[in-house]
Amino acid sequence: MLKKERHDYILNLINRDNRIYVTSLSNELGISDDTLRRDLTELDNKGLLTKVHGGAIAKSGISIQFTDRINTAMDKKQQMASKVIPLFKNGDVILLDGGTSNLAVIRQLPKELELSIFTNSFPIINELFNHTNIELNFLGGKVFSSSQVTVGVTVFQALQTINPDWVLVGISDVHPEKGLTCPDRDEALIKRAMIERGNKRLILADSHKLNTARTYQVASLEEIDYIVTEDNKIDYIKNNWPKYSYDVI
Amino acid sequence: MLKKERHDYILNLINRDNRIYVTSLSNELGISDDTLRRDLTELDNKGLLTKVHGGAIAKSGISIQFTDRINTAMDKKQQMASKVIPLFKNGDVILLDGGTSNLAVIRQLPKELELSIFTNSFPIINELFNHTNIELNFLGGKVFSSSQVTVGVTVFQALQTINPDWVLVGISDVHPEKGLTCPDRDEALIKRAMIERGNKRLILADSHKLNTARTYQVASLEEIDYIVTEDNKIDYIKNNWPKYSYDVI
DNA sequence: AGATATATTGCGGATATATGCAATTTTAAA
DNA sequence: TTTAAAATTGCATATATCCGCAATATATCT
Repeated sequence: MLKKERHDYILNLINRDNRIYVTSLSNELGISDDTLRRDLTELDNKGLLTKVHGGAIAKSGISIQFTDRINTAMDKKQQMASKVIPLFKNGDVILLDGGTSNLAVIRQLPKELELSIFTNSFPIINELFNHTNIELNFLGGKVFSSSQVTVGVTVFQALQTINPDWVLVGISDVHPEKGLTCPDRDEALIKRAMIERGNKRLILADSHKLNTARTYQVASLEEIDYIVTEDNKIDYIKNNWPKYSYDVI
Repeated sequence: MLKKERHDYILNLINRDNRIYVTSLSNELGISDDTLRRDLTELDNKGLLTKVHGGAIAKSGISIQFTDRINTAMDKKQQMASKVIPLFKNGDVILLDGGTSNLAVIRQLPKELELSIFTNSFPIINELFNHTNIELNFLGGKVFSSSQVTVGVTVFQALQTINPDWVLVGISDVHPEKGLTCPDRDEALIKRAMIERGNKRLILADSHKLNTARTYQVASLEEIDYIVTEDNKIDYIKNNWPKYSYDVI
């Protein structure tokens, strides 16, 4: 049985029963407890279940659609996210906006990492409620329901009071000349304000939209320190946009 | 049964009945009293319930995410909520704090009612994401994970800028002399600040805790315009606390 | 193909956690 | 104040987890 098959099997069980026990399941599958525990640790880190003493239980709140898990886009986002995690050290202050890429990063944060996180995204807060080592701060403002974030002047003002070590901004449209753009004005303004506050600025780029541009500019490429992409697109960026000083990781 | 499952089960019961008894529940679960007591101690330390002699009771201000079951306690909260709804008119600005009572009000808001809502409660925002006629504003600040609200100076500042027509505050402990009290200092300060901002002040009182008091005072009864209770307690309040100027509805 | 990295797995021992029992202390209600 | 129920404490035991290591399997490269 392949590891991947096992993972699917485990997730199916979790989906059906809301829990699994290490000892009984390892027997059923004919593998050692250790292997199963390692599986559970992995799936926990991906945010697909919650590992507890004796087994694992379904994650509270969100019911995971089986199809979403196989979703390769999310797998790629998780790859991206895993490149970012090692950058963070205990005590770092991190500012994040909304978007699934940032959510993927949050889901992979080790439980023991001590961070201070500022965000205007409700899903991100939701994901962090039971990380005890993280000090959470929410940037209040007008609620933009469709994106599940806050926007507007209040967020702007709140941003002026913080100086994060890291800013993570998810951007779908990246273009060599036009830089980072997005289709909504309010969103662009907030993203820009965030980037201006950060010590190190990190862009999570959906690679399938490299070389595209939208109406509102968030920032130029010069203002960015790191651009994170999926593996296969790194060379592409390096070869074609060699004139800027950012690192591609 | 996993420990975590037990904890979830306990929290569900607390959410439904507002109390549990050690002896009967340990029997029901087939575990020793000791184990259950240890569970309760843990959950108390996490701030999810209040351990008392003989069992545990629900903590004020907590909105627990186990919304799956309809139950008697919630039925009563819904009764309370339905008394509040008729007060609101199109265009009203409403300020709400966290807690299951307020959540019950929010759930009953007619979709066509046009309101502007300010809150520091994540569950309330979550409930309102797809009410198109409501303008939503979130009061940012330090996230208090166990209650799923924001607290602290930032919330305080944000409150200073608004003048709501209505303030709805959930309070579990109401006492004729000591007024409205709650067990957490930050929470008390925020509730107080909210009450000070409102034009009309409305208290949703969990009636089973009438005549009790906690450490931190939120407000005196004179400062309140309406107290909402469950049916059977109205007469009690009217007869026993006749010297104040609030309406009991 | 063959050689070399990388990943996965199971095992043993050290450590940590969960649980029930018994003895003692505390609590609250008559 | 008295008394029975409830809570706490220390302890023993069973179970679960973690860690390093070696064996095996799988992937990658020349």
